Amino acid sequence: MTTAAITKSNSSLSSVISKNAFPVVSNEAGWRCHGNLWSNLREVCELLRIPTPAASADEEVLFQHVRYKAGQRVHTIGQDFDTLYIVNSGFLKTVLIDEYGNEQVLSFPMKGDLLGIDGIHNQHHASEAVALSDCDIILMPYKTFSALGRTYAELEQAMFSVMSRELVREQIMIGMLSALSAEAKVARFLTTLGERFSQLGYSGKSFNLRMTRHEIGSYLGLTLETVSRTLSAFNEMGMISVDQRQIALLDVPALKTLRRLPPAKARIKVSEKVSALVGKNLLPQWGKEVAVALN
Amino acid sequence: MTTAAITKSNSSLSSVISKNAFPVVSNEAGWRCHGNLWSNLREVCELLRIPTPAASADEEVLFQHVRYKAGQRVHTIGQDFDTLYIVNSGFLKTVLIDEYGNEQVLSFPMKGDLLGIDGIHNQHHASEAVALSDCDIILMPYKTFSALGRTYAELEQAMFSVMSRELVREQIMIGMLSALSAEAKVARFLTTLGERFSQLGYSGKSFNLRMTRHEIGSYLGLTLETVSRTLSAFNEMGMISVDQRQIALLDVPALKTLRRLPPAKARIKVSEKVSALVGKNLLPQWGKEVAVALN
DNA sequence: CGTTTGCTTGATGAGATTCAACACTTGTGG
DNA sequence: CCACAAGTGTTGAATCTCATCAAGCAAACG
Repeated sequence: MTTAAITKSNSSLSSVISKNAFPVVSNEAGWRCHGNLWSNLREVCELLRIPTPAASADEEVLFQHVRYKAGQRVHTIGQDFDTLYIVNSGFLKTVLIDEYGNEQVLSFPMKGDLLGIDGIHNQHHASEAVALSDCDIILMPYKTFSALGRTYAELEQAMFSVMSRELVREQIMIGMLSALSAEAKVARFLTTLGERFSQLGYSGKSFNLRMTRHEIGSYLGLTLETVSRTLSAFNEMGMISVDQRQIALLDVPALKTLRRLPPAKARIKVSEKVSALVGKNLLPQWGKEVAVALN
Repeated sequence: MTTAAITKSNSSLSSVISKNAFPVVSNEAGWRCHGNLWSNLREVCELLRIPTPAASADEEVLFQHVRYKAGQRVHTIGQDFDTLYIVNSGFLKTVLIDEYGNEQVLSFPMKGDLLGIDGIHNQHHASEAVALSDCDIILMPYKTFSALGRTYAELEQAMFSVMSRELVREQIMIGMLSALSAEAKVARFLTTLGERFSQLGYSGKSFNLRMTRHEIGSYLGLTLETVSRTLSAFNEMGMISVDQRQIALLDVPALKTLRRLPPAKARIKVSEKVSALVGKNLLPQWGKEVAVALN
């Protein structure tokens, strides 16, 4: 693996260089080389939250970073597949386009997520990845990926694990789409987004949505109006606070257990709730601490 | 790989034997040995529709078949993961169980499909696989799977491809769940089921549903009543014929392009339609050949 | 032969979409 | 600099789709 292909830095689909081939400068985030940032295998593994192969300390393979501006596409539907992408920073969406040109949002990848897996099958991308903010993305040529997997058994195992993780995520998504009410979908969306942010070291309670109401609606199988209305309702009930795209989660347990919103006339603010009244022995029809009926 | 583990045939989670270790009898479907059926790598690859590694002609690894009766579980949620399953014959469902014990159907695997991938991540199954008919299933211990992938590069590549295929399938499922009407969901369900049957050499126009209306509804995010009503409506319009679980697809193009059913009073039978009246230059609001307004 | 399970069909209503109007922000070009 | 357009978000009213509740029937089963 020390004789990997050498690519000029101005090539958009570059791949791998030997660390010895160019003068490189180490820093915390990777190596800067000819104006581009590069990462080694250890950094990539940490990003993907998989164990670093023990024997790879002397690995000389480097992976190029590429920057995308908001709105740019990382890959498009039908494009030939030859590289995987790992998000180093920024926020994206992946979409499917149906026969009428409508976008269907599939996921909102962020730091540490792997993009492009859908292209492995039949060598063409089935979906499109669009940057929602400026992004820094690491290129992992599929050939290099395969070669590394062959060299390091643990790495290959980890890649299967990452794909399996993604599959499970989509299964849960399917379950959520077909079983939950609109309110429950929005509530889950907010809490899982918060969890993802806090896993990355950011605040899980207060964050900025990087996507439009329309994109959220597409992701959840709702219209943008329903999303907007639901956020307003949560806000009015004191479960969250909304100001444009700035969100604060004020009652995460309520959001997590919410299944269905009570009729509007029965709603009261969370601040007025009497926790002692909330039974814990039965399956509540509504979220345990969402609301208390007026009686 | 010629010194694989030897397991007695009465072990339920058996794995791999050397062909030389036992007297085996070859036949068209595999090798019969001590009352059990075994398959070699070539047969497994053909079943999965992936290329057989060229160098594997002399491969001695055999994979045990296990039979499941209708209703039996191949694996359950939370169960330790150590083997993958390949459907050789029969019909199954995979389900998720939510926090209230409700089943959420995720897929209906049949011949040639791979089960258990969801367990690779964190070594526990996230879903449950239940036989809907008597099934014959090939066991592929994950350790053997990994070892084979290490030995045959093409095989490893093919396994990534199979997982990618599964991922794309789920993505399309997500798009369908969140974007289509109830009628369109049922129509798609029928046509894709027909396509799968015809790929297996059976009739794609006339087949038996192996699952209940309830299971179809769970899979599509609908209630069983809606599924029943929709099938009845399709039947009345002449697009399909339904007799209990026996289905015949009479107008596949109509089913494929259907987006939304016209109001009941405007429906006419397909047999009465005047094809010449159907414009082809605009996106039709309803399926191109579903119905013609009365005017 | 009663019981269970699956399927169909009708009546009704809740929940989500659709259509529409308006406010707010952002970017553009004169 | 402002006018204007385009994109985004909120909210209301009307509509419609689909779920729910309920009843009845057929097939399967012990």
